[in-house]
Amino acid sequence: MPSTDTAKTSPDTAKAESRRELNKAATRRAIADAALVLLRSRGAGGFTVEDIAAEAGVSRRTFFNYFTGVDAALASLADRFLDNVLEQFRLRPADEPVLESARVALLELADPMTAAPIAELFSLTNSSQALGRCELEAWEHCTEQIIAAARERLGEGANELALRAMAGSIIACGKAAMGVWFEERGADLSPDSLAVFRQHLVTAVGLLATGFNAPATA
Amino acid sequence: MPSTDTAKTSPDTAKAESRRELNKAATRRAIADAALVLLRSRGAGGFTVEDIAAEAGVSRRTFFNYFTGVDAALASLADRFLDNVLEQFRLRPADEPVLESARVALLELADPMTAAPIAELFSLTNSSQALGRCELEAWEHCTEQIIAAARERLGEGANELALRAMAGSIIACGKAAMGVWFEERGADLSPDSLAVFRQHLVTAVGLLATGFNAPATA
DNA sequence: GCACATATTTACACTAAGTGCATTTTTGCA
DNA sequence: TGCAAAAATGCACTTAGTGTAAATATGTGC
Repeated sequence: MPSTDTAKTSPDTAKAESRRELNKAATRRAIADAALVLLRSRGAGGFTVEDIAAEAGVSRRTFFNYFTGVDAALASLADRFLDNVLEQFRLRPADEPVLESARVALLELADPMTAAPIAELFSLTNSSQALGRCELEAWEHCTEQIIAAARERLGEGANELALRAMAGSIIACGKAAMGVWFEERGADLSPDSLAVFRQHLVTAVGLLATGFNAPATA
Repeated sequence: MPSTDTAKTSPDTAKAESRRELNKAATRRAIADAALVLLRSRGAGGFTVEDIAAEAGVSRRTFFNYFTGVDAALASLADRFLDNVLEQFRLRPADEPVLESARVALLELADPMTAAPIAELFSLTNSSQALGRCELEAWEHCTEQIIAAARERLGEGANELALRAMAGSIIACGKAAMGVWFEERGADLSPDSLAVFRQHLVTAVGLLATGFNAPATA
C-alpha cells in the first residue's frame, strides 16, 4: 500500500502523519467498524471480543492493544461522530460568545450525515444497560474536549468553574434533546424527524440561555 | 434478631419493609462497605471481587448476587450520599421554582457529613480511569432521580425536554463545582475548604440561573 | 536493493470476571 | 416445631484482560 506520494522527508504538517500512525489509525478504525457490524447483526451482548477480532482480521490480543474492551470500541464510534460537534465549535469566530458557538455546534448533530450513525448507535446500545455507559463516556469525552477548546479560545484567564459548568450544561442539553427525541421517534431519520430533533436542540439550549425561567413549568 | 416490634400483619407503610428486605439491604450495605475498606487500604485496582467477598464475610457468588462488579459496589456508595441531595430536593416546598429547589439541594452536598465520604470516594477513584466511570454513573443516577422527583412535583403536564435539560444542567454544575474544588483542594475537608466548595456550588448554579451571561469570559 | 533498528502483531499462559445450575443453609411464618 | 420460600453457597464453565517472548512488518540509511 504505497500511495500518499506527497512528502517523503518533509514534515508536511507540524503533526507527524507518519505511515505508522496512519496504519494504526486504520487498524483502530477497522476494529471499531467490525464491532459495529457485529452489533448490528447480533445485537448488544451477542458477540465476544474474539468475534470482533476475527471480523476485523486481527488477533484477540491486538484488539486489546487498541481498546480496553468492547465498550471502548463502541464508544470510539460515538466519539468519531461527536467530534463533528467539536470541529464545528472550533470553526466559530473567536469573538462569539461561547454559549452561542456551542449552540451552533450542537445543531451540527442534527445534520443527517451526523445524526444517522449516532442515532443507530443509541438505538443499538440502549437495549443493554451495560452499553449505555459507553454513551455516557462519549458525552463526557465530548464535554472535556469542548472545555479544552473553550479554554484555548478564552486564554489563560478563563474561569475554570464557569467553563466546566457551561460545557457540562450544554452537553446536558444535547443529551436531553437526543433522549427526548429518541423516545418520541425511535431511530427515525426522516427529514421531519430530524427537524424535530433540531427543534429540541434549539429549545433546550434556548432554555439554558435564559436560565430556565418561564417555560420550565409550562 | 427480632426488634421492629411495630406492626405484624399491618401494611405499616405502603412500601413493605419486610424482614427479608431489611436483611438484604444490610448484606448489600456490608458488601459495599467491605469494598470501601479495601479501596482505602489497597487503593484502586489493588483487590479482587474475592477479596471483597471475604472482607464482607460472604461467598464470591453472593457478591455477584448483589452487584454486577466492583464498579457497581463502589457506585452504590456514591449513590448513598448523592441520595441526600435528592432527599433535600423532595423536602422543598412544592411551589418553589425547581431550579431554586435544586440549588438548595445541591448545597446539601457541601455539608461536612455528606461531603466527606464523597470527597474520599472521589480521591480514591480518581486515580483509576476505570473507576472514574462509576462516578459518572452515580451522577447520572442522581440526575434521573431528580428528573423523577421534579416530574412528580410538576405533574403530568411537565415538559420532558425542559425537565431533562434542567436536571442535567444542574448536575453538570454540581460536577463542575466538585471537580474544580477537588483540583484546588484535594480531599481537604476543613471548614474553609468546604466553604470554598459551597461557594463554587453557589457560583455555578448562579451562572446557570443567569444563562451564563457576564462572568463567562471574566 | 539490502540490512538493520524499531514498531507492531501474534501466540501462549495465566489470573480474574461473570454466569448457570444444583445444593445447602437460613429465615419467616403458621 | 416444621415447612415452604428465599437466600447463600459450591462448582464448573466461558470470557475478559494482561504479561511476556517470539515472530512479523515497517521505516530508514546506505
